[in-house]
Amino acid sequence: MQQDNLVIVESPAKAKTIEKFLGDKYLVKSSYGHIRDLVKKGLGVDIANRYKPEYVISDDKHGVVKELKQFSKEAKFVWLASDEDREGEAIAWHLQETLGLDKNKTRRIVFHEITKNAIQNAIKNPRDIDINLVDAQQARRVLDRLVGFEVSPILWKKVKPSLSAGRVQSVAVRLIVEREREIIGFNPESYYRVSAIFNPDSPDSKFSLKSELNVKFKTLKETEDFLNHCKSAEFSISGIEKKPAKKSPSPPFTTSTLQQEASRKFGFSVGQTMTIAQHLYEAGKITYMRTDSTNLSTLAIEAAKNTITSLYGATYSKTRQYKTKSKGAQEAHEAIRPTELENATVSGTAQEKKLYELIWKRTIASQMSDASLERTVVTISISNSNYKFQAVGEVLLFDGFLKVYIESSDDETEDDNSKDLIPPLKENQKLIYNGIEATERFTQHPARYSEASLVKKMEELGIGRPSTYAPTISTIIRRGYVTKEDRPGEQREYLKISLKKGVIKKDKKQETAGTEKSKLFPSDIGMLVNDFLMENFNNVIDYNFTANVEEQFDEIASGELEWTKMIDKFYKPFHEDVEKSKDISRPTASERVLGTDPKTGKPVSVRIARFGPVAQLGVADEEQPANKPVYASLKKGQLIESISLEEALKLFDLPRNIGQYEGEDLVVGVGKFGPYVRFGKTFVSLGKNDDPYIVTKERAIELIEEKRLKEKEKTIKDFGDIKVLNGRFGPYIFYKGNNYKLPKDENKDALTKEKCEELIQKQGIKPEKTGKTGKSATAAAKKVSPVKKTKK
DNA sequence: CAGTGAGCGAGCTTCCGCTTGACTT
Repeated sequence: MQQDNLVIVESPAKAKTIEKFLGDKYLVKSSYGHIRDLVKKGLGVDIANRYKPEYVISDDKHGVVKELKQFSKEAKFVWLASDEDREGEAIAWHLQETLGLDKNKTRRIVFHEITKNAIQNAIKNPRDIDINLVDAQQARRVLDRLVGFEVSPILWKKVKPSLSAGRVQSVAVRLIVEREREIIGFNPESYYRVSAIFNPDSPDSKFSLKSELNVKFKTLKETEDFLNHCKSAEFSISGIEKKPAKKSPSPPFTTSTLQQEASRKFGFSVGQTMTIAQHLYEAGKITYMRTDSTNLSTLAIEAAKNTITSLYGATYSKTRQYKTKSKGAQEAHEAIRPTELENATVSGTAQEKKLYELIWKRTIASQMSDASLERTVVTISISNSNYKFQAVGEVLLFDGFLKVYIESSDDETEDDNSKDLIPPLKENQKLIYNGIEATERFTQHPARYSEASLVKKMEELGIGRPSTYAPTISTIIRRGYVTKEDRPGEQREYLKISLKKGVIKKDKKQETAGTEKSKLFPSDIGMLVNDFLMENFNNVIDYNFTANVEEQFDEIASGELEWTKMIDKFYKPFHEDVEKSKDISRPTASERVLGTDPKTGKPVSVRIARFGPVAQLGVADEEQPANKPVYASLKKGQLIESISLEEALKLFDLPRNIGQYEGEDLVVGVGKFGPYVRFGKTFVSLGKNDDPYIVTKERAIELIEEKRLKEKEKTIKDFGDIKVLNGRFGPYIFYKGNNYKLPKDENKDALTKEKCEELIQKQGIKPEKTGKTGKSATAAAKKVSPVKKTKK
């Protein structure tokens, strides 16, 4: 190594940029995040020995550690330049310990922005490792391990193997469960909204004014009474109020707000957003994407100002610095912004372009002037009623930041469509109605969480970090606590009563309500585990738990509190809860008796059984073993807590034999992958619009023929054992349950059996699998040994 | 992958936060 100085940062992309700023006396390397952690197996914390953590080098970090050890030996100085937060300080400390760095040649430096100035300044102001801050991290780490590894095994025993609980994930599940219960308990109430269109009562002026009544009626009678009054009423303008208003831009993106906007505007999942952002970051196009800071570097603010001035003129520029307000923010980075603000677009995939442009707009807008508008409220009095109509208009006087960026909102209510231009009007002016219309509306249950709105809520509660929002959601889905789904809405009727030219008309209309797209739904297991944790680990699952321990971590960081004392105070009562919960009986999946089947008179109940949620018709009777109860699995989306007797009874109608085709029975059922028709040994999925309860024999045969045709098209060549198939990623060779690659330049139509065999040989023959494809074969293999449920 | 519905019972699972690739049928 020719360089005297080794600088270690956390990310390789960051290393690359910094190396440019520092010149050839510095070698900049990356640690790729934490290099050491608690042992993976077992608690890894010695309770009896003052909670001493047992650290080991992480599996995937041996190479990195080896390399860094070598370089640090050769260097005169080692600069530990990880982030300036709890985790960053711990990374620096673990590096020092693991690499065996000599304190005399080790320097700890920090910078908040990656600019030449900031880095050179940092080099001029080195310090020692702040052991208090490191201890705060150790406390955080140990606490999470104790919670996770002491509670999860209880769930394995009492509920189901491989489940998990933790300070963050369990609260995320709780949010979703509680929201679902609010929704189950919600009874929509109808009300009537009245809107009217007015015209001037004089032939020389022409306009129409849309307005809305200032009250909503609860009953149909009130509504009709009011419309009857309107028949003979006189309408006049009793007030015109003009008010200036302004709108300010939102701060630049943090991880959480980027995830929310990309979800609202493009429908990206939070994981997708992070992957795309990662690519942009690695290409040097944006700053770091895992951040909770809304801070912009002075350089960036200056660049924004220049860009805005040259694009839109100086009146559009307004320099702003934003305060980060989210709980527990650590502010180790800048906000997410383009590295070059003059680039409004970049090259890359369509998704990268979209996300980049969103980031550019948001950053630029955050440095632009307020928009100013004038809001006009016109009040229309009714001669024979105290109610009033109101028309609200908005005129944009100066667009400011709105020229570039308009933030989307989560609750797209249908109500705010009435912000049109207000025509010129005079006070006391008489109006005549063109039409008055009352529409029946319904109160809405609280919205289900989407991935992004869950992240927003978690951030508000200070739970999780920018680097964990997306992984946490994957975890609670993987555990089966939660599913992300679309759900179709239901048809509902509503009334429309209109008054036109003195005549009142009543219409019945239909609408679809409650359609959900990519929302998070709790499962029965999720609800059961949540209730168990609420009952036994109330402290840990409390919404304020994280905020409370964060306060104590801060005290540790400032040296006021010793970390082992803090952990001890938490652990003693917590561990008592753990011991106590072992004694209680396993939670009995809240069996619900729904009622009796009118056909057989037998009771119908639902509960969680060995293979999941199940409906049961009849009860086991030892005297009459022939009278066994009938079971049917609940459908996807049905919850034990909310399923109705009617819905449960329907489950017993399947599987249904609907006739014969080519000598084989046609049986319709609902399986793991939705409704299907079984024909001999083949299963064919029903279409989106096919109802398994009413699907006909003719339709089933049609589907079978369709599938046969598809199978035919899928096969390019068939050499018996060896097949050339068309897959998602292009053609490939299929042989004994395994897939083999086909070279890109290979002409698939000219392939011979011999050529295929040669290609398979070249790639090495894989062990034979019994399943259809590689993936399903492994899944099936895992299922072979069903795990026993231990009873306490 | 399209069923099952107790029991025998080894040895496994798990946390949160920092970071990136290798690979996909």
